[in-house]
Amino acid sequence: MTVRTYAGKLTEENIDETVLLKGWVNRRRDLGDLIFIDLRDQSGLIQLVFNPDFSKEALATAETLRSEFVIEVEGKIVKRDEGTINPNIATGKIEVTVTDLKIINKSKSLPFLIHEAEDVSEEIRLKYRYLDLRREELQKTFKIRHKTTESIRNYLNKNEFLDMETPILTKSTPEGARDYLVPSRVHQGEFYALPQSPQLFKQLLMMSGFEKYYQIARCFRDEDLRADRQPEFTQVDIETAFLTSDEIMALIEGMMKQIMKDVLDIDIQLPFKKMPYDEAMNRFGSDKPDTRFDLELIHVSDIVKDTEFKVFSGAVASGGKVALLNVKGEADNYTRKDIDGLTEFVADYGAKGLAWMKVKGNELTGPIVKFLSDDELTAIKSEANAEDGDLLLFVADKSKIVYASLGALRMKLGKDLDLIDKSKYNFLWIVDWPLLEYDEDAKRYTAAHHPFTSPQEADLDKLSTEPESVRANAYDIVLNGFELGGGSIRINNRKLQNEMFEVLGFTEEQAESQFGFLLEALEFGAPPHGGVALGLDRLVMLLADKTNIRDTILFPKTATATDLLTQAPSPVSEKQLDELALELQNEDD
RNA sequence: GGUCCGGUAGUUCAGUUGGUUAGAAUGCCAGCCUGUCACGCUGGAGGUCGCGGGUUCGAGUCCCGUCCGGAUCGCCA
Repeated sequence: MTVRTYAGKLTEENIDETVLLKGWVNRRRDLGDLIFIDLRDQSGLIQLVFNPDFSKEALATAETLRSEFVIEVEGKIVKRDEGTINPNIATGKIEVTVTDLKIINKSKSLPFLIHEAEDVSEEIRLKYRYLDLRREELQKTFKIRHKTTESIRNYLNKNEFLDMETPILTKSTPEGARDYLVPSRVHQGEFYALPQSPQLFKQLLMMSGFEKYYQIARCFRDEDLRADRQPEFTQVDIETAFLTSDEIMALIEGMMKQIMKDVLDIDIQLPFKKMPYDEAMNRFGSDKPDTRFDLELIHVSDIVKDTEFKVFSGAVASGGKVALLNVKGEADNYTRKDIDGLTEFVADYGAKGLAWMKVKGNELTGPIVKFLSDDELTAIKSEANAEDGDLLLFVADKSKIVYASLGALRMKLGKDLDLIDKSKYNFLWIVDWPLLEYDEDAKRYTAAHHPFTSPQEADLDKLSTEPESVRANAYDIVLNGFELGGGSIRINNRKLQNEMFEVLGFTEEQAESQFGFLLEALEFGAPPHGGVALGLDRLVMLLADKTNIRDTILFPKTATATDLLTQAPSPVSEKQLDELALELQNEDD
């Protein structure tokens, strides 16, 4: 009895061997009394040859084969004649002359062809995800995903981390993202929540004396989706006791270096650049800047704060700012209509307009030039380093809007003008984050990161007086404009944690009922601790060169959080609802 | 919750100003074919134009609503 071999592993060294292969019919080419089949298994493809000289029975059966039939063949590996070599497949120099063919299972006509699925709508592909996953491209992606987690586990295991599991049925907390809730049958009217992250549990593990924890953890957030956001996703969750933020960042850098080597065979340079949050916002208008290209923001608030042009001076006077992008050499390539398009684009980010100037020779031109003095124009030109042929695009608004709109416009122009060097992997730490931000709707401060993030020592005295200027011991890791993850040194004493809740507007009772278990744990010898969480799906997306997180998740959900394959979510029976003491509202309630 | 794009054979798409029987490619089915590798050739079947309503003599096409998919803003500690 011959043992099974794999298509993709066969080479010219196997010539004359008798082999047993199992797999799927990738394609059939029927020439009458000569049939070629490309057999596909997990390892790759190989061409099978059927003709009456090898076996009349096998040839007859081969005539009945169709796409995606599951077959088993026995035959001999032979060298292909010169001229019949197929350079497009790895095994193109050899083929299998089949003496025995068994059909293990048949297949109906497919909703789409596996090898043409790339062009098929995602809606159809997700409904038949198991067929889509047969594609080489997706097989490749999930092998990359495997290699990534393998590399991460190897690295962390080697560094004496323990792989630990935390609960999936947890306690709901109103801070942060919306929870997925799970009704309790035993405690009717009460709910578990699926974890948004294992945050509190990993902190408790530090208080349990496990100094190095990691978990490749599933997390759940009931928020609206995006191309890079799914309601359930996987994060590489890490927590350590006694390490400083610099030590944690160094640890993660080592891990990223290892991943890049193991998965892509790329050597990256350590350490990564560290950039303060304020610098990232001022230069790139983003807290996750893509530093593969320049086109940085240029600030002209000081120059125009007293100008006649009220759009500019007014923005500065009301606490906002004026900034611009100098789009080098593109003045003639952008018509009035093109700029109108860009204006519409920035409107999505709240910008009320997009002022522009073009440099013609030595002069600034455009409809707003007449409102600005010669000195102002000269100063702008010099500040922007504007030269003949440059296009200047201005936004004047509240700081938040200037950053958001110019940051987004920068990325759009970077893509449109092909400024991005795709071969680069620019890793970057964003540090010195604000601890808090003011929520206009809720009329209170909220944690910029999460409420367990520690303030920087130097800013501690400002926590109650100027909360907004307090910096956090937090760091985000950014790769090519994508936030891969972030972390912080946590608060490890109850007094400071209490203060934090106070600043966030929690009453003592609220803090106690929601986080009492943590506050108490902080009183029993909680070590200094901190960690990081990295988005695995997003990391794989970048490693596999995908633009969409769904491509890196086996069974992803649509933009409305449904699963087209299983049709989840779905209604449940009256009996199930009764057991949970739940009643559905009528639609008109 | 908002904005934008899309939905026509199994699939990918075309479909003129609203006008006869809605087309192409590919797939599928049948026949022929011994060196194909996107095999080729001949023939055939295949449509709730997402769904509902409206305008009209007449709607794939125009209008309203709705469902589904995608992008994005808000949201995502």
